[in-house]
Amino acid sequence: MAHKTISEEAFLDNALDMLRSRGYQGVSMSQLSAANGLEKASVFYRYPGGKNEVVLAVVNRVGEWFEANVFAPLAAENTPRRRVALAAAKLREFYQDGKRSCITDVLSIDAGSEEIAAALRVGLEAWLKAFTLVAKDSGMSLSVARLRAEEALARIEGGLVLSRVLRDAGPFMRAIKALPHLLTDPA
Amino acid sequence: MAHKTISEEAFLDNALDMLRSRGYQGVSMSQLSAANGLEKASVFYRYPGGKNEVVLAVVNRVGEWFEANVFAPLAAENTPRRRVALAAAKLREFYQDGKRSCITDVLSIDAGSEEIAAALRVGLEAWLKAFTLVAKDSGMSLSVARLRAEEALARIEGGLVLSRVLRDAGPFMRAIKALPHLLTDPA
DNA sequence: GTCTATATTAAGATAGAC
DNA sequence: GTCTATCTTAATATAGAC
Repeated sequence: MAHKTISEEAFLDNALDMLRSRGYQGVSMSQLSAANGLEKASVFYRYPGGKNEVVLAVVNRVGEWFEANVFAPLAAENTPRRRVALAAAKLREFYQDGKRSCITDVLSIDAGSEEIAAALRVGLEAWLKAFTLVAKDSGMSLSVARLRAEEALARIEGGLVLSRVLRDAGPFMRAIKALPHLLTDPA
Repeated sequence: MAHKTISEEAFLDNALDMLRSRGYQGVSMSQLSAANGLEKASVFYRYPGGKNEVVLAVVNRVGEWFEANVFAPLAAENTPRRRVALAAAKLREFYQDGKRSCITDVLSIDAGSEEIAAALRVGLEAWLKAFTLVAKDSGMSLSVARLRAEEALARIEGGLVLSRVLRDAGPFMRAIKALPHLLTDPA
């Protein structure tokens, strides 16, 4: 066939893979088009705003995935322990046991635009809020729950950095294992 | 004056500032030369290997700074508490209370070369080793000390990510405050 | 909606004058 | 050791055919 096409979902999934491993400046419109079997002009037709618009679409898609797969289970009707276990399993899936980077970490370096930086901030705040909720439901005060949420999230983000640099899944996996204690054991 | 010059130290300090805020791909040889009052050709004369060589020099300089200012105090003749307090103060200085990113985090995204990735790995392992030593000297077993070192380092790295994205010094500062407990309180 | 073709700018990199 | 000048490649981006 002369004309190729690819679903928006598949395009954004491929873009996410490229962005989280090479960063905003490390991915070009040429690479995005080539990796998806399109010409550059076709990508500009889909995303007239260029790379900035592609990245925003990727960030929004990731945000929706987290909302459905991580934040929703954390807020669902269930015991705090089970809610955390479900979220932990999804986090392991998204980060492939520590082999993939956090898109928020990666894109917050030279974010490209203030709009992207704002979207990353909103997403991280939603994550903190979801962690805080389950910690509060485990019997902690709001202030303690918020600190535990921050600690848990920092360990995940830091664990991903360590796992990437050391090429060792250990740090990320131990951060995931620490989640039940951090988020459901009061004091 | 027609010919300008700048010390290698000042050049690398400026390069570090640029790299940690924009990443490897976000900094060009043109920008490096302009920011230091030189022409591109002069930078290529100093670093014939191009950007890869500049970045390696930056990483080595940072490694030496950490050796002298963070790892050495952690291994010095002193109480574990004081050793940690000294290192913590230097970390706050290097990361400007969370306002600056970790060069290891930033450069490990699309590192540029395997040589750079290896240098980052060696530096992070030295950091883990220094944290492990002081934890062991506080009465922990080697395995517990190593886990505490990893936890402390992950919280710092994660705290830097959170502080950068949220534009709030809090997460990094709380990671620093947690160091004495994590590294010197056995079990 | 995708294609070919092209314009423009900036990147990495080198030659040779001073 | 730094400069000016230049080369080559790749980036963002757009026009117009199909």
